[in-house]
Amino acid sequence: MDWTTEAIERLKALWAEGHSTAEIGRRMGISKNAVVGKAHRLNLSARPSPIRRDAMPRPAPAPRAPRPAPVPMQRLVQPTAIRQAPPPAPPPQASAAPVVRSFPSARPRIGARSCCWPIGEPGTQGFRFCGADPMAGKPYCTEHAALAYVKPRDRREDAA
DNA sequence: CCCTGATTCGC
DNA sequence: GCGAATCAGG
Repeated sequence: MDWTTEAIERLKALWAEGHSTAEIGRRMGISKNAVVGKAHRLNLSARPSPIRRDAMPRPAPAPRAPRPAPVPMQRLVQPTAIRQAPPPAPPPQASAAPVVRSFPSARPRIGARSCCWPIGEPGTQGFRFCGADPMAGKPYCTEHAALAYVKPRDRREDAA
């Protein structure tokens, strides 16, 4: 691109009209990179940028905890809080029961509420829910409720 | 995936 | 100085 005075003036004009860099580039037959590059060099860049590179040096590294296995609600539920707060919502699959449907023989009264502790890998063959009689007012049977409701201090180390 | 503008860096 | 490549947010 030969940045003649006219070209620069046209760039400034289009820029002032509020066109996007890509649009200006289209009108002038150049790339938007050329436009934004030149605009930046001309110090006429002052348009609302979608991003900001300066602020927030390192906010959240987004801790990727690879945990494909089903880990049912075994946190944040304090023994004293269980009374007041409703039990953790069961996995939506429990009520929808598309998976369990393929196990008619192993289905113990889905509609009538049963232990929804996942058994196996969700989405894979053989996955099912426990299905045993749940504890009163809880989505899990006694066995799995013991696993689900863990005191916070018992699991403090895997918090971070 | 599309859009946006900003920055980098080899030329 | 230039702008493609790349980045980064919507």
